[in-house]
Amino acid sequence: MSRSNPRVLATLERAGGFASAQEVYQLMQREGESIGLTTVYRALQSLLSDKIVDVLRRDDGEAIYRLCGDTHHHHLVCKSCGDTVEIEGGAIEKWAKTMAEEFGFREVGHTAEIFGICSKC
Amino acid sequence: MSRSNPRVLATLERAGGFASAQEVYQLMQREGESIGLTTVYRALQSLLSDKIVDVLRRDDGEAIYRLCGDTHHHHLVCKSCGDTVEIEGGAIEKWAKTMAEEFGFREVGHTAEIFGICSKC
DNA sequence: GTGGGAATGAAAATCATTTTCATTTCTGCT
DNA sequence: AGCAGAAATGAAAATGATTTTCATTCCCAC
Repeated sequence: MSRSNPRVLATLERAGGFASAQEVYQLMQREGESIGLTTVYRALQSLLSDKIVDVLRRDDGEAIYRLCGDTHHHHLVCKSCGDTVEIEGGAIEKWAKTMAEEFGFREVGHTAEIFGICSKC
Repeated sequence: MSRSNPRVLATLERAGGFASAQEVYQLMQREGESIGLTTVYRALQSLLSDKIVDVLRRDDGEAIYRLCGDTHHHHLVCKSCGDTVEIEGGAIEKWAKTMAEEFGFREVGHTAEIFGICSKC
C-alpha cells in the first residue's frame, strides 16, 4: 500500500516544494520520466494522508501540494504570486479549543489560512 | 452591463450569505424561480467584480460566495453528522490582521474552520 | 414600430480530479 | 524455477464545477 511514489516526492522537491498535480506530471514528462497522471494523483493523495505534504488551493481552485514540516503551523499565502509564509498559530489553537469546549465538541481539529497580496506584488 | 442579477443576490442573502453557485441555483429552482445556471454564474462573477460579494474555496475546491460586510463568522462542524454551529471569530480577525501586517501583506482575508465530534454523536 | 445592444439559457466545451478496469509487476511460497 | 495472489500502474471513461458558444429574447432609445 506504499503508494507514496518516491519519484513524485522527489519531483515535488525539485519543483521548490510547491506544485499542482498537473505541474508535477508535466515536469516529470519533460524530464523524460515515464509515469501516468493517475499515478501522480494517487501518490500525492498518499503523501497527503501520510502527512508528508500539505494541500492548499490556488485562486482558480486548483490544488497545490507542498512539502511540510511536522510542526503544526498555518499559512499566509499571496493570492497573486502564491508565495507562502509559515506562521505561528498559538492564538488559533486556543480559540479552537475554547470554542469547541463551549459547544461540547471533542476530537477537535482546525484549519486556518490567511491570504492577501504580498509586498512584492 | 448590470449583470448583478438582484434575484441571485437575494437568494444568496436568503442562504445565509454563504453559498456556492450550484447551491444558489438549486435553491432558486426549489423555490420555483426560473433561472439558468449560466446566469447564476454570471451574476455571481458580476457581484464579485463589483465587490458586493467575496469568494472563498471549500476544501473540495468548490467556490463559495458570501456577502461582504456581512458579519463575518466561522463554523464549527461535526465530522460525523455534519451539524454546524456558527461562531464568533474576533480572535481570529485580530490574529490574521496582525500576522498579515507583520509580513507586509495587504487586502487580507482568511478562512478558518473547526471540526470535531459533537456531543450528540 | 424598429434596430441594436444587453441579457438569457441550453447545450457543448474545458479542465482538474476520480473512477474503472485490464494489464503488469512484485511477493512470498513451494 | 514456477506460480498464485496482492499491489501498482496507466489509459480511457466518468464526474463535477465552471466557462464558452451561440441562437433567441428582451428592452430601450430613436
